[in-house]
This record gives sequence, structure tokens and C-alpha cells, in this order.
Amino acid sequence: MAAILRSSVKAEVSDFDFVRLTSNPYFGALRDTLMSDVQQTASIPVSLMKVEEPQQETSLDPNIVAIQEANLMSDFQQVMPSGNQKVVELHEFYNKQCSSIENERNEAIQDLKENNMLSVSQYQRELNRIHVHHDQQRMHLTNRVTASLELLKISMPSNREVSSSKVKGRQLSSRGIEVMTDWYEKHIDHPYPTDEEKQALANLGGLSLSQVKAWFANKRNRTNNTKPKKQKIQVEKRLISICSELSGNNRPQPRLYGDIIKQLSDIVQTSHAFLRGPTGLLSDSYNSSGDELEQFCSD
DNA sequence: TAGAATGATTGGGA
DNA sequence: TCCCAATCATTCTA
Repeated sequence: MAAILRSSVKAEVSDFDFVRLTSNPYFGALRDTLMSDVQQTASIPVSLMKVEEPQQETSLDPNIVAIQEANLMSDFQQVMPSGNQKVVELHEFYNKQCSSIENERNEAIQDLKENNMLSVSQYQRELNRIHVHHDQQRMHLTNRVTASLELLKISMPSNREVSSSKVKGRQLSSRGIEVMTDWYEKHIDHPYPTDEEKQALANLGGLSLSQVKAWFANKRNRTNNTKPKKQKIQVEKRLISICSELSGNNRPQPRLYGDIIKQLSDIVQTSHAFLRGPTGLLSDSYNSSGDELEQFCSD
């Protein structure tokens, strides 16, 4: 397949693209599937499907290895915070194998240096062969670990929950709910996490920052714990208190009504947020205000 | 299956 | 840019 690709679109496919294609972790599986199909249908000569393996001594662009390793490290950094044991083990395995390859490389170079029987050109050729060999080993290792990490990412329950939670209406991860609820209950009087706290909660719960923000906004709103709602509840309590005072048996003397009106004026003055809101008691069409009430009181 | 619960989005105010 | 209230969309549950 790669041979076909290479020969048919040689002008467009660079060596870089070709190596990227053949080093893709799914390339092998795709090749095997196609080979199987070819053998079953016998409509395409198998020889055409033969993969052109890179020459053993062909030098490998170190940039490709570096890019692949950087991508793998980036993947690890994304998944590691989940604390998944298998990911941790895979990461350790990868680091050990890399160290092992580099140790072998260094030993081989050291042996080469100690060999005084080689000419300069022979030495250079041999040195190149050592680097190519070990670069290929690292590339194969990186590909294998990348494929394993992909499988782990798919199988991770927390990851499934996080990705699926992007869909509307899906439950957030239980860990995420747990840490946010815990924080909310501990800060019930002021449930407004700072940016740093939001980020920490997101990291702890495996959530995005916007999910944390939305969860707290919903939580405050649905438990009547937003600032305007709390203020409104306070005002309602004071109004009920005044009403009961006015209608009760211990009704105040008319000369004390001024005090009550003053109290009502204070309530209007301090309740701007919800009284003047779009659904408030004092909408734009209602022109009365605390000041007017104050004026009425003094009259 | 209807209603509740919940995550996400939107538009407006500060 | 944050917060809020309202609303939508989806899932859960009795």
C-alpha cells in the first residue's frame, strides 16, 4: 500500500509524510486489514500491497522522532492529572525504555571510540548506523506507547465522563460533583470561588473551567443563594415583620407610622438590585423611589 | 411517560 | 468579564 502510495503520488508525498504515515500507530492495523481483504478477494496482487520498509541504514530525520516524542509527552500531560494507575505505569515504562535505549546508544558509541582499527570513514559510517538504529528504536517505542495511551484514554471511565459531559444534559463526573459540592457547603455564606479556586476545583474534579463556573452559577441560583435572591429574602422578611406589626394587636400609635415609613424607605433604598430589575416591583414604568418615599415621610 | 433534576447556553446588567 | 435569571436540551426516576 505504501509502495503504491509512494509511486503514484511521489511528487506530492515527501519523505517526511511517508514516515509519518508508516509510523502512525493505526497504519499496521489498516495494512493488515487490507492485506486480509486482498487475500480473500484475490482481485489485487498481494505484491502490490507489500509495504516498503525503510532501509535499515537510511538515516532518520531526528525532527520526526522529536515531534512524535513531544506529542506523546503532551498526551501524557493531559491524561496524567487523572491519576490513572495504568497511565502512570505506562509513563514510567516509557521513561525506563528511553533510558535503556540511550544507555545502549552511549555504550555502543563508547565501544566504537575504543576500537582503533577503524578508518575515519568507517568510524563515521558506524557511528551513523548506531544513531539510526537507536533512533528507530525510540520511534518504535514511541509509536507503541502512543497506541497504548490512546487505548487507555478510551477506556478511562473519568475520561469517558468528561468527554460525554460536553453533550448537553449529561452528568458531570462524580468526583467533580463531589469536590464542588464539598467546596460549596464549606463556603455556603459566600459561594463564590476565586479564579485560582475554580481552576483548582476543575483540576481536582477533572472538569473544565467553564463547567465549574456553570455548575456554581446553577447551584447558587437553584438554592436561592445568589446575592440578589438572598437580599430579596431578607427584604421579604422585614416587610412581613412590618405588616404583622401594623395588623397585629400591638398596633403602633399613628404618630409612630413615620418610623415604619422610614423603615420601608430604607428597604426600597437598599433593594435597588431586585426591585428595579426587569421583573422587579419598581420597573421603569414605576416612577416612585426611596427618595420620594423619604419625602413623603418627612411631609 | 410526565415531571424532576441537571448541565449548558443566552441575553442583559454592572 | 463576571454574575444572574431564564430557558433549552437531555437524562433520570417514580
